[in-house]
Amino acid sequence: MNIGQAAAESGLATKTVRYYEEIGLVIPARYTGNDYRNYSATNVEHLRFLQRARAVGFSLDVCRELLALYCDSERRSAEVKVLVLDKIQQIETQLHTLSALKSTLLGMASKCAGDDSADCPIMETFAAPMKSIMPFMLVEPNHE
Amino acid sequence: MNIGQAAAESGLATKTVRYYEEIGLVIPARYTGNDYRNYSATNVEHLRFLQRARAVGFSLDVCRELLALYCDSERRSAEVKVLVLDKIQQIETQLHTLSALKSTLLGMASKCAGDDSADCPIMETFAAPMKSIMPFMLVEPNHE
DNA sequence: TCTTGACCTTACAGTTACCGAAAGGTTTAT
DNA sequence: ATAAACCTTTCGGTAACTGTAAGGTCAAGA
Repeated sequence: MNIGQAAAESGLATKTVRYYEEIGLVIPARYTGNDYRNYSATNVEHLRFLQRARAVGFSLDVCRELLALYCDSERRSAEVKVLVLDKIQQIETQLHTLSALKSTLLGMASKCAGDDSADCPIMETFAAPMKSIMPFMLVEPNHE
Repeated sequence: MNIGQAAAESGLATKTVRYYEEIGLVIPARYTGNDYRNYSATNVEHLRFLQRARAVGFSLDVCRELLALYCDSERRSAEVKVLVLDKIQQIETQLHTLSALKSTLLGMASKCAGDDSADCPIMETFAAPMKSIMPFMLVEPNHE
């Protein structure tokens, strides 16, 4: 099967499928005669697996682990579960961070008239001296 | 003022301050005699402004707009407020996405024994055929 | 047979917001 | 004089791709 169809069947972009080969996740055979990639049913199954795992937010590094577990008939389901529980933890952290940011921003917006005047409490907040401790200083920025 | 002190006073890393010059956000004078950057009080004020704006999650592109508004005595506070409200919108979208992912992952984890057996409903979920519509297919991945 | 269009190929640059390391110049203090 | 603590530029790396360029291949229709 050509890359285009493999991509379509797995729900990935063609470029993404090539990228996954480049980083050693799913490596297809090649047709003899031309340079085209030839994806087997198993290859496509693995691509689909990766699409699902990415869709729930796992990094490619973790996806690599998950795929290895998927292929390992000797796996312990405990190993899989740990990865999922870790991810849930991460998401909870992000949820807290984002909630805090949202509160901060809502507080700012509520104080700003939002009219034609230049007066703006939001700008003042951003310019305020260090010594006044502001809520958002206690929160990590959303490095994602 | 040298870059190190400017960084310390604004709460940014030295590398970050150089980067902000590179992308045209805060451009210091130079000392005559050596190549050292010479940050004015206004420069440092702008750096601090950027640190605050980044800390609440604005992208550098938006920070650039915010800084321009900050420097513009003719600004309308409405323009500032729009940027803040937009950001709140984005955060809400992210919160919804992450909540949905969390639910999905919790659902998976609850079905997995997490023991020494290879049986794992999580793996089955990732491998399932397209036709079975799964909740996480309706949710955008967390591209952040 | 020729050609057109839809495929496929590689390779390189760009994205975001920086950080780390290398290799070297300057200043300050001892 | 020399060592520590600054400063400089430049390059490469990060995550997970996307876009573009320049070109090879294949199937179908005129």
